Amino acid sequence: MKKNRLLENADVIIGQEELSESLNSDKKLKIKFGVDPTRPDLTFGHLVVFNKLRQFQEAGHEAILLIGDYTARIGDPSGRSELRPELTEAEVDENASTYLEQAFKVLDKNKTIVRRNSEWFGKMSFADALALTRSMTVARMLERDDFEKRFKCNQPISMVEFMYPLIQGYDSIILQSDLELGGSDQLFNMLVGRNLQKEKGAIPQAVMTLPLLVGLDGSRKMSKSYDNYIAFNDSPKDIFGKTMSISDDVMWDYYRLLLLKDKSEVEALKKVHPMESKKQLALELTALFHGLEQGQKEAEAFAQIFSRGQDPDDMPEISIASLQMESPTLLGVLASSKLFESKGQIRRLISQGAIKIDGEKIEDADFDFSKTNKVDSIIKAGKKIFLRVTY
RNA sequence: GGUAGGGUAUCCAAGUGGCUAAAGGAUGCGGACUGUAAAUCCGCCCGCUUCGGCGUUCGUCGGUUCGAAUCCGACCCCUACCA
Repeated sequence: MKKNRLLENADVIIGQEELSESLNSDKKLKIKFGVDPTRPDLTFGHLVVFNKLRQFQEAGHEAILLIGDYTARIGDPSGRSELRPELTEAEVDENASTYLEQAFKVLDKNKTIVRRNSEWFGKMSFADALALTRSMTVARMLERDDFEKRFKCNQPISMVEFMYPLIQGYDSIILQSDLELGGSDQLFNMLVGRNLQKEKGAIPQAVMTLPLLVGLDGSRKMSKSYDNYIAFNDSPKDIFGKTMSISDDVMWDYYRLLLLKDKSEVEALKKVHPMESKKQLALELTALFHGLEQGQKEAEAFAQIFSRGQDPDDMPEISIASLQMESPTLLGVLASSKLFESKGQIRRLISQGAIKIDGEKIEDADFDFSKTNKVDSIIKAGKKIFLRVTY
């Protein structure tokens, strides 16, 4: 990995001069990236930072993946003031282990140092915690964008949220990190770490923020709470399909941040028909997690279903005989398939002309399968849902 | 502790006795147009239904009433401001 690419894609770099110097020396740097195992999935939003961590790793630096198992139960205040469900220790552990499994799809497992902040916070005394709070003032805390905004708007800010940056900063002290990576919304927290280190007489870490990836809706940041994300654990089909549904405008960010394409590569892609570029993107992203072969398979399946309007090779199947219904109606059969939320939803789809049986639009919920003389049929609901029916 | 405001569907938010399964946004879903893009237009968006209805919802419990998200009481929770 070339050194100049290590700083690529960064949003903000604090302490850049020292960082550049260190990078030019042969010094092995400790690069910290922390994630809170609050939910079971890592998203492509995380991938942006994981990629950066991997780049450093490949350049011979020491990647430290910090699992915020202790902090996960506090909840990062970044963003809105939403109540987070309190997680039990078991849930956090569970999430932590799936996180690692997912993270190693990107990072080199053998070269990654994994730490958990319960290691030190689990045995920290209250007095020590209080001592930590001494290093911070309310005024400085209120400099943080989202705190300031909430304060001005009379929105609640809880004390525990004030603790969060300190906790994260303390992690940096323990880990003796030289550089901390994070999303743009983490800038403040990471700067606190820098300050705490200074105060303790340690060399302050450099801070690098990476842009927040725009989600599938094309406007808000990719986040689990907006349900606009692609997850590390998504099926090849989902990674491909979700990627194809993003808007053209954000595609280049995906290329740059997720696939680490450089400017000239992106420029070249912009000259191609956007749909072709997007297919390429979807293919590469799918391949990243599931291998090239699987990616090509999805590309082909996609072309088959959406470009040529044909039926997919694989789809769920339901046998009418096994349902043992007196009169197997369209509604009844679809309801039995478990592919829909409720019968109401199915009725809606039917009345809105979204259901086709063997290519023929059916708008009668009572359509009776026993009155046809076919051996099997394919039901298509909307654009994406297919169901093979055997009699 | 005092004062004021508040808790409505996935989210934001109107509604202050019947016409309210509850305005309006947003998200989402379906259809048209396309490139499963964006933009735009149209429709849907608590559950069940023999499509006549039925059942459950407006912080919780109880009450008033023919009838309550709307009134009363108690309780729980949230927020700000002043101590």
